[in-house]
Amino acid sequence: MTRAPRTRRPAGARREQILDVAAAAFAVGGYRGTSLAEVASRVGVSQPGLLHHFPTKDSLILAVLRHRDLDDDRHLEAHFADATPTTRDWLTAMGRRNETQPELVRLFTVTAAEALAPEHPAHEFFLERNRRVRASMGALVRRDQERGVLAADLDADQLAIELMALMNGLQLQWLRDPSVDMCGVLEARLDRLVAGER
Amino acid sequence: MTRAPRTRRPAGARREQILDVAAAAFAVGGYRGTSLAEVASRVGVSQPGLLHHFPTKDSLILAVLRHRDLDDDRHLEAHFADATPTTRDWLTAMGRRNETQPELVRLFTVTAAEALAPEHPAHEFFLERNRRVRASMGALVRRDQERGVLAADLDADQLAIELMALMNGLQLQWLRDPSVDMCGVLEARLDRLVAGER
DNA sequence: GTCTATAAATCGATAGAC
DNA sequence: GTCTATCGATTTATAGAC
Repeated sequence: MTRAPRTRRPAGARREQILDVAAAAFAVGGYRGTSLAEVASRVGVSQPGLLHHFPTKDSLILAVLRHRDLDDDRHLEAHFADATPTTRDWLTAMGRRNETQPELVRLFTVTAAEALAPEHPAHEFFLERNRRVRASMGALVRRDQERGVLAADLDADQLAIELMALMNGLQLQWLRDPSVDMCGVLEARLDRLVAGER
Repeated sequence: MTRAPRTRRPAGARREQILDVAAAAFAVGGYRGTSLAEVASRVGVSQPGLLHHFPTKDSLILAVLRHRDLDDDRHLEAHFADATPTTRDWLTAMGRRNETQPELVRLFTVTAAEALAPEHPAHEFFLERNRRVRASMGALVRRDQERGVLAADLDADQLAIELMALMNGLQLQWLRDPSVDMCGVLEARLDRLVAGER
């Protein structure tokens, strides 16, 4: 029962590989439209072989979502290091990064809509994620207001919801039609918002 | 071969009933998460009995989407009769109407994301619908600009994309959390847009 | 850690009687 | 127009050998 503090292994390359392959598959078919056999085949293992690393399909998609979410958070926070970016800079950076990885955007767009169903394995995940993103976006707006970057008479919570909606809606249109200038529309809105024009 | 011009029948109450029940089911589970057996059971008919009215599952969901889409178009156009509403009035009316029928909003939100997959039966439907809505929204904006309701220096096509994105994104958040004031956020944005404030 | 074999359930669709 | 019966394919998950 006594255990020496083991060095935490990188959980094995297999596990990482499965998460990558599964992310690509779920991004297209969502949870319901993706079979374990399909993921296993692309990984190069049998379907029970896949279930050795993730005991159920539910655990697999949750691991994929959490992994990608953490990865993205880390990237954006590293991008700004210790700086305190404005709402505009934060969202601009997020948009530019998203434009380079349509697969990630698609994973979250497809799965988030699917997960509106209460019995969906990622239903609670998206509820919690939504609350978290909304809160941090509201905090960004309020900080801008205190610094005089954004007008003080704006409702910070309403604006946070509006900007999240804009991001998500632009992503959907961009995924459907890649000729949509996602970043252009986003930045045009942000510029006018900061300028207090319209 | 000669046919007297037959009076177009209402296609039977059964058909309408099936479309209603199927819309409710697809709104929750999308195409992939809804079985014909489930729809048939709620209609009160056997699964082959259901397939008598719609020969395939694909034909059923397409019929549901087209039916609801036409219905909604007709309602909105009737609401404004022969008037030429502004972009703001049009979107406000759309938002208010949507707020009264979450099931319809959910049907299109869930199915649209699912249909990003090229092999989805409604993939082309949403491609075409997206083009159509974007074009008519752009036309609304341009008309407002000609009438001096909206600033002439705005890019009409960009603004059309932004407003569509805002609508879709707000719907997603509102479906996930009904406490989100979808119409409040939308109308706040529209008011400031028309006022040319920010 | 990975496999084969298989259980157990569900799915869309068809055949054919009434 | 609706049914029963059924086909054939697919799905998640388990048992158990190696």
